[in-house]
Amino acid sequence: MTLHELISTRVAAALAAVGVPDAPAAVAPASRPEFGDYQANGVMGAAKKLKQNPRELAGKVIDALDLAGIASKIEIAGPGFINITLDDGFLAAQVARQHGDVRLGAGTDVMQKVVIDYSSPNLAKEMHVGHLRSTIIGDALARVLRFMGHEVIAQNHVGDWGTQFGMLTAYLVEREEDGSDDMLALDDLEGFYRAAKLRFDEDEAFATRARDYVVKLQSGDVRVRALWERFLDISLTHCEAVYARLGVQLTRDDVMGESAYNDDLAPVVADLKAKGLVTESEGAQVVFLDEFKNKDGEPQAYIVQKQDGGFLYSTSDLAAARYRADKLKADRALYVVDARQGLHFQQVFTVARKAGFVPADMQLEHVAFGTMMGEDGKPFKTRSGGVVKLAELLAEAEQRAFDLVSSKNPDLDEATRRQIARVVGIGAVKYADLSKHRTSDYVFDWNTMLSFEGNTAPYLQYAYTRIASIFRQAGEFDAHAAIRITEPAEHQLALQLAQFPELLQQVAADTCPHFLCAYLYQLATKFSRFYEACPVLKSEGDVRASRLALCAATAKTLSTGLGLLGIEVLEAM
RNA sequence: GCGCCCGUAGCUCAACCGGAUAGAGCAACGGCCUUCUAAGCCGUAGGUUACAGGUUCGAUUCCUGUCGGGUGCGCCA
Repeated sequence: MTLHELISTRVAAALAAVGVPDAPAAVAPASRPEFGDYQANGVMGAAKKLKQNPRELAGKVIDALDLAGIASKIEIAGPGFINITLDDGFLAAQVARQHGDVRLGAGTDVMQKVVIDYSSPNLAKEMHVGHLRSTIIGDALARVLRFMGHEVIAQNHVGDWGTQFGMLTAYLVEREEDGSDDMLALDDLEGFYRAAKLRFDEDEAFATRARDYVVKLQSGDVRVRALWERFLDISLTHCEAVYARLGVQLTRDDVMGESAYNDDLAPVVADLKAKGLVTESEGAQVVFLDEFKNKDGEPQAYIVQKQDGGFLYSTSDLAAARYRADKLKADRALYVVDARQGLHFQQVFTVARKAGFVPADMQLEHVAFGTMMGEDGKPFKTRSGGVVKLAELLAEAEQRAFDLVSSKNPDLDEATRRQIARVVGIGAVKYADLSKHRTSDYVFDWNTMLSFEGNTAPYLQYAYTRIASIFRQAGEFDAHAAIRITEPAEHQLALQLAQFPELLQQVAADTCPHFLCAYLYQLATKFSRFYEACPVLKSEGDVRASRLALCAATAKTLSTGLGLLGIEVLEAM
């Protein structure tokens, strides 16, 4: 049970004891240090219901409130707040117990099977900044849920199907016939795509061949299919290089592209028809949804099959939803996809439920995120207006970090500085993204991100290296020695550590990694204050042992927390 | 036209089913390195939470309207 749950339970019991059993306890971390550690705000609402004086009711609640051995101080404040200060001994024990647990006390009681659809790049092109958010938000959520004990099934729903692959395979053949080194050309997927598109637009014969290749690909022509597979292999290799550099855990086993659902598309439409959900309209097969209105105020059309018989992503998304329910047996399915597809997913979810493709108790959630903007407030582009390749973005991050490391620590050898730069640079990019609320558009700014000061990944990494440095000089010590809290800075640090489980619960429930970032930033800040106020190595005996144990718990929580964001820590920087 | 999201300090962002004096970082100014890494710590200054109403003990949060921005809405994904 988390601290928050524990206190909520006790306050709720006290409220019940004074005659308001259904009143929410409304327990929250205290908004200010002078209000203690937690505050219960439920009394005011309850008093209203009972038409009683809130401060009087608060008094009764406090009399009934059993926090023996948990709180050292309980006070009424303001119009009826109950401020709770936790007992130092209790807090110390809580930190110790958590530190001894492999899940740091955050293991879940209710294990779920969670499908997470994320990254999902279009394999026709090279990965660009547009794929960054889905990839790292999804990766962070996957790590958090796994850490808590859930079973996570990653699904990389890559774009590996459609007309563009006819064009690309046709161009691949042409290059080979020219005797060009296609592997060389494919080294620059983006350039290859542009060149193919140019041929397609300019040469009618080529365009015809490309369309022919689409047909052949879809009818299972062996030669075109082999070309297509080769193309996908190369493209996936590019993705894997980016994943490796980013430290994202996706592998080929997680790839479940659009093409994987090909054989399911016709049956999906047939099933929809059988259930009477489909209407033919202007030659297309359409599901009309009363839940959504179109521009004329009529039920919105959701096309599942084009008039030429072709299927759309609306169809494959339905097939995927069914697969995740039937085959994967998911309890919860997360779609880490751009917020602009919000309406689309509402439609997918609605149709999937109406058709019985997913059971009523399976959670379907669109984990929407906003757009990455440039400093001009417009979608992030290169100076010339092109897309920014992810590989280039990461290279720049590492280079900028290298320059900074070199200026801060010129004595380190280059290999070490490169290594630090890699961890710091990549961490900074990821943290800058993950620390923002995912639903909002955010401005990508090198200067803010790589100032490496304040609320950035390097600040957190730096806090960790300071602890690591202490350990190097401490000699032998017991990381699990008894913690004895005496200083305010120790109390604040221990409290923060003890809140790790409830924080992770929030991240998992709301699929918001930025909660974890904010938490870790707070943790690092509280550690830094402790570091300034409480000498560790200079102290002696039990105090020294206790502070070393606090350091150990902090280091563990910082590295674990950053690890859940997909960010590494360093022993020195 | 309708739907969804947003508008918070000069800039970038927070604010946990409505809670106390709206918090951080950057930038600005002022302190702290014979003491565990100063990528740090402490302090000062900075706000009519776009605007106008409403709901209530209490509103950045909920409701209505206005203005401003973004995005989406039948055969791309």
